[in-house]
Amino acid sequence: VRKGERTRGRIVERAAGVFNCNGYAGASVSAIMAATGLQKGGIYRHFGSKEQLAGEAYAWAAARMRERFAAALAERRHVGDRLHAIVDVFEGVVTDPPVEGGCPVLSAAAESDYGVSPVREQVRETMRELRELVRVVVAAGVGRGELRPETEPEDVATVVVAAAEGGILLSQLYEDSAYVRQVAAHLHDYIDARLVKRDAMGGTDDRNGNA
Amino acid sequence: VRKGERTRGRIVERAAGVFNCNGYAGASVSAIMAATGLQKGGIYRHFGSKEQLAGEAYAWAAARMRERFAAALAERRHVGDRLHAIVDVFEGVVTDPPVEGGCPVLSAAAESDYGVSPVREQVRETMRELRELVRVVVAAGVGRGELRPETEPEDVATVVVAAAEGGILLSQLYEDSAYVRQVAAHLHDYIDARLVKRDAMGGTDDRNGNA
Amino acid sequence: VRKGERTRGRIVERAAGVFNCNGYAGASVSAIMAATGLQKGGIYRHFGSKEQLAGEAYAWAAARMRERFAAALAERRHVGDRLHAIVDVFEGVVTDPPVEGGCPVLSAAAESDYGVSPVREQVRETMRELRELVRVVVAAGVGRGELRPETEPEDVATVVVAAAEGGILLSQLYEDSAYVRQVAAHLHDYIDARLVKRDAMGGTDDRNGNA
Amino acid sequence: VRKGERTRGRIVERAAGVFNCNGYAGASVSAIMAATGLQKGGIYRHFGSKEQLAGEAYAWAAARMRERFAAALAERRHVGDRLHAIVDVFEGVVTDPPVEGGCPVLSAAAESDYGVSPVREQVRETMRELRELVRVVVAAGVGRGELRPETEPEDVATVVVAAAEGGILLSQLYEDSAYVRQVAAHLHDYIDARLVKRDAMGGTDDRNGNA
DNA sequence: ACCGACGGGACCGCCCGTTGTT
DNA sequence: AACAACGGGCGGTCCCGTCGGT
Repeated sequence: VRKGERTRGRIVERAAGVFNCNGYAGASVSAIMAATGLQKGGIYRHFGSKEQLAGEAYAWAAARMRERFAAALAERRHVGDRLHAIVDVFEGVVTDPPVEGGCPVLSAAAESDYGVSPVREQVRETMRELRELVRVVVAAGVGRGELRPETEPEDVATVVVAAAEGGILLSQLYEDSAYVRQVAAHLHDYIDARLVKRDAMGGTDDRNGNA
Repeated sequence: VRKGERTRGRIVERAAGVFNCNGYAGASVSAIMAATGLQKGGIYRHFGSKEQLAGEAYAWAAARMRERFAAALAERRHVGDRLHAIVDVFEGVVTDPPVEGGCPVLSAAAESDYGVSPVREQVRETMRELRELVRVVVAAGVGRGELRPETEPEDVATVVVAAAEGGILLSQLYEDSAYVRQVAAHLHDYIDARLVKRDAMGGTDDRNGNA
Repeated sequence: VRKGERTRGRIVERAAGVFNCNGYAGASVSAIMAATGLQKGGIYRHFGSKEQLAGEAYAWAAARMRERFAAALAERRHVGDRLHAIVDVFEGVVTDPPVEGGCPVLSAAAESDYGVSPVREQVRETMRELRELVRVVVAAGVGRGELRPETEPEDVATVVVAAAEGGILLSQLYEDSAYVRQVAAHLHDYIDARLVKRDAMGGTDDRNGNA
Repeated sequence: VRKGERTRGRIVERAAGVFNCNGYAGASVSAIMAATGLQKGGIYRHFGSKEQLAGEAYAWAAARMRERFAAALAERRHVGDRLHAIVDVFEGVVTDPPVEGGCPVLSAAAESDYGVSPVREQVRETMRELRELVRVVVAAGVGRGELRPETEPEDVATVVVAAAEGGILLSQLYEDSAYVRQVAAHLHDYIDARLVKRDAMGGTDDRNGNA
């Protein structure tokens, strides 16, 4: 069963873009047929319903987001670098979207706000992960003395995620990355203000660690 | 021409809630029929299409938002008070939504992100007004010396609106107002940090001006 | 009740054009509202149903046709002149329609062919009158010795009416009066061939009786 | 791809009757559902719209007409025989309709007269073919000396087609084939009058060529 | 005498999902 | 494993007709 698995993966991938671009209610199976080049039968062989496909498509999109954060944190050790890297990932979502249609978490979360959404629980979990990601980094930073002791990890997590998603929302609405960049600049300052300056003289601005 | 106008107004009002709760694509005319207690004929006599109704419903919801900001700014003179009041309005949207389903700007903006939305231009205009509201207040504050001269009105406007909407998004997603409160607290600090302290000793924390 | 009667007449008149241009099924009450400048209530005050209005509108149109034939026959005494005049009326329907949309008999008859039409019986009656008109003239002509004795009034009536309506059909289909003119020319010959030549030398081509 | 084609053909065939009997505006998709035994989904899978189906249905009906003329002309060589055969086909349309509801050209042409019809261009083309059929036969007859040299093919074509369709109109209106028969008789005479009598004595009345 | 509001229903088109057919 | 045919049903739109108001 190898060809089937590849087809299934392709469906999930393409459907993720369709759902992300049109919303669950606005995405028709016909549109997914067109995006995949398959017919109804070819899709419903792999998924029992539109709802199930939406769930897997969202999961795929969320995984793409996770990969970006994982890659960004992979070689960063200092808390400041790691936090700045996280903000950079959010900023990058606008100019180089992991899924067609922009940030899948934002799209799905907004549609989940009103009424019931088949992926609501998944979105909550993803958003929880996002906040947890920041919270853990901040908590570790406080523990290691890299961040000021009064810094509240929960607060920082909420502020970073909320502001970043808000910035993405503005940029996607106007198709102009300037907004998310303004927000990112603010968040970078916000982070720096909470860093414990170890060496006031030998400090570096190179947050990307490039020599 | 009185009864008709009242019915029409009721349709707009109820439809605003339905659209805000389900999105444009997810809101069926049947649902609006149920919400208004009217039949198809009674609705389509006043509106030529679902799209037109959606436009008027969004405009109504946006007006509710504008009213809140207008009321909040009505009796505030100091720039600091005014900015804090704006943040308070955003926070209040979660606990006491102006329209059923939460912040209409957020809902409509998110649905406008992906694909085309019949209210996209309207949402862009509303969001522009929101940013402009903050920007003008900040610019006036800088001009009157109440805010630090290096403060950039454009940046502040973007940060405040983005963070606030992001906080609302989180709170609506989890049905927990704690998130927007955390964000609001951050924004209050953010604002205070840019205020020029006139009287370091006689300062007061009472942002509402209540004695 | 004078103003009401005038309004009623105007509705009938305008509706006749709408029905004639769109057929009974294709003519909506909305279209008649637009054509008359009245609202639903203003129309249904005078007519109980669309069907009744259609009936009166067709009757009005048929009366316009009758008027044309009456006027054409008014001052013609010779059978030949009268028959040629009848053909001329048919020909004139194309270039100067008595009702907007062309010959009402043709339109209504064609729609009456298939299925049931609310004006079917009326159309049959009108068509009967048309044939009767020709038949009576021909019969009189035979009786007075102006037409050859072997001429069958029934046959002539059918041929004249059928050919004329067929010609109108072609002309209306192509929006080109040439077709009905070709048919009319044939019918003129057809008539002349049945005339008893009284005075082979003193004959005149002036079928219109103009000096 | 066999079952689908057969179903599609059945839809076209049945729909042709429904359209011919009720007109385009009067034929509902529900009626076609009933006539075919299919549901909406089964019909709209093969045709994108009612208009497209109407186009194909009319084309099918027009093809049935063409077949009749082709069959009638197949074994006729003499111009007189061919012209008489054409008239016979028109006459036969009434007693044995090629499509339920009578002559499809007449029905469609009449509905095309008023307003716009989705099949207007097709009807014009069919009517053009009908006239062309007669015109070509007549022109050949003149060329071969079987018809009088002064015979105008264009005029004959118009007269034959117009009179025939007019006769069919009358017969369909009254559900009485007598009218088209009277017209046909006239057309036979009309044709004979233009034939060049080769052998005044050995002439035959057998227009069907049957010995 | 006429307008305007509204009801209920039918329209066409498209939806999602299932089932036979390769 | 994928396609193509088809079933029901809901989508938005527009229909005709009634009735209260003025």
